[in-house]
Formats: sequence, C-alpha cells, structure tokens
Amino acid sequence: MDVVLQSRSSNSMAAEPEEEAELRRGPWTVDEDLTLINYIADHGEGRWNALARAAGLRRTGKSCRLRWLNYLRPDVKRGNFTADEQLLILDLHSRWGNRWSKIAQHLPGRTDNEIKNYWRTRVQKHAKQLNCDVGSATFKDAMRYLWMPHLVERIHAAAATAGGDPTMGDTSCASGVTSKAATATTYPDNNSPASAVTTSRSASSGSFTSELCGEEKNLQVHGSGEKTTSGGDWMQDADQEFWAMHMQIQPDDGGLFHVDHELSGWVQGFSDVGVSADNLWSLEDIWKMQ
DNA sequence: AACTGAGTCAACCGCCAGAGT
DNA sequence: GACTCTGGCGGTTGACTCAGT
Repeated sequence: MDVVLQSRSSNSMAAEPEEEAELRRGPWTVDEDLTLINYIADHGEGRWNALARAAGLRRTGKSCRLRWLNYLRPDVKRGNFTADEQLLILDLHSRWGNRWSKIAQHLPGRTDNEIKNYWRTRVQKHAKQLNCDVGSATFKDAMRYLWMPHLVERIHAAAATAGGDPTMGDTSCASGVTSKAATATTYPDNNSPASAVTTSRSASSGSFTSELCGEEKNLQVHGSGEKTTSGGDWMQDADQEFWAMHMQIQPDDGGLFHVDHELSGWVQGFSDVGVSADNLWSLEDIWKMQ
C-alpha cells in the first residue's frame, strides 16, 4: 500500500534527490496523520515544506498541506451535502464556474476538493442523465426550474418538521458517514482524527450567507433535519425520487423543459418576480419567491 | 462465491501567481 | 528584471467500495 517515491517528482517543491528518493506517496497512515496534527497543534500551519521536514514527515509540503486542509483540519465537515449546501453550490457555480476554492469559502467546513468531487461525480451525472452538457442552457434550465426548487422544498419541509432548531443544520456532519477511503486510516469514532488532539472541535453552525444577493440573506435553514440514512449514500430518498421522476422529462426542440407537475407553481413564481429563462438563475430569485 | 462495472473520493500532478532575493 | 521558492488552484488519476449479475 505504501509507496516510496522513486525520483519521480519534478516540480519545484522537490527536495534534494537523496531525500526525494525517500519521499512517501499515496495514502496517509494514522501515524503520519497524528504526527502532522500534533506538529500543527504545537507550531501552527504554514511553511509546509519546512513543516514537513521539521515534523519528520517524509512527505512533500504540498502533500502535508493537502492532507491537513482536506482531511485533518478540526473544522472540516464530512458526510453528505445538505440540501441547503447543494443549493448554494448550484448557485455559486452558476456565478463563478469551476472556482472551487472560492465556492468553498462560502460553505463552512467544506473543502474545494469535496465540492469539486461533488460537482464532477453527482451534478455532472445528472446532466448526463438528462442528455445534456453540464454547462448547457438546457441543464441550467433543469437546475433552475426543477432541481433548485426541489431543494428549496426539501429545505422548507425539513424546517417545518424540525421545528426550527438552528443547531440541526449539520446533521450530515454528526452522522458519521463512512468515508470509505478515509484512506487507509480508520478512526474508531468516525471523526476526524484531529479531534483526538484538538479538544474543541467546533461544530459549524450549518449557516452560511449569500452576500452576493442584493441584500444579504442568511441562508441558514432551520433544521434541514434530513437524516443521512443509508451509510453514506450521498443522495437522500427524496432526491432519488426526484431524479427518477425528472429523468423522464426531456427538453423540447428549443432545449426548454416543460414543467407540468407540482413544481409548476415555482415556474410561475419565477415569472412573477421577473426572472426569465434568459437570465441566470440565482438563489435570490428562489428566495424572492418565498 | 466470483466477477464486473459504476460510483466515490483522497491524493497527486502541472500550472500559475506572489513573495523574496 | 531574472531567478528561485512557496503556496494555491483546478484537473485528473487510481484505489477502493458496493450493487448487480
């Protein structure tokens, strides 16, 4: 499993050839994780190459940084994306495209890597199911008129049933979803190993704001109390049903979807607030309709 | 039970920008 | 200005899991 790098790296971060030959690649071990966590707890992060050497890790600085940011950070949130997170990703991606780090800045506890993976594996899958390109107007139409309203519905339904407990916004985080790879490292409590060292793993509030909208809207959804039921499957039952239903819908010749079911009210709502298919949809449009 | 294909995601790679010399 | 070093970013890969056969 553990691979020893054999003079492979060629980038500028490479160390001396003698040292390079000892650099490790591949999945991190528990020992390496703990070493990195402990070192950062004592000395802080940054200066990754120096950090890697000082900590005695036979890893590149880049590798240490990535491991820390994407996995070991105490505030990193794991598990399924909540409906409100999905909604925000769709919205922000429509504005910024593949600016994953920028998008991640607006989803506390989520990493750019995670969002990127979500987009590539899940969103693009839906585009494929709809026989259109993820960047096409057709798919944007589908997201705007079908998916995003669906997510908003779910958010409100969850809020209604959860009774508005704002602390419940992060059920996916606490659910201990199995991270299958967790990359050769298994932790008894299913938490980030950082919790073993840093005592205060602050549960993020599950609240985020979209300051892009004209007026800042707090998108905290009171208890998107969805339960991540089946051990790690990213798509909740409601989503499964939703996509099973809409995969049957095909755009007309003009690439437009005809919505003739319960979501048609949403579409009417869009026109009521002056949103046309020519405009880029946004969360603001969605929330205007509330 | 064995095999296979699809889905997932951690980790790596190449490129680039900014800071320092 | 040229060069080196470092960190950050987006794209890609490959190991792994799991459902279906």
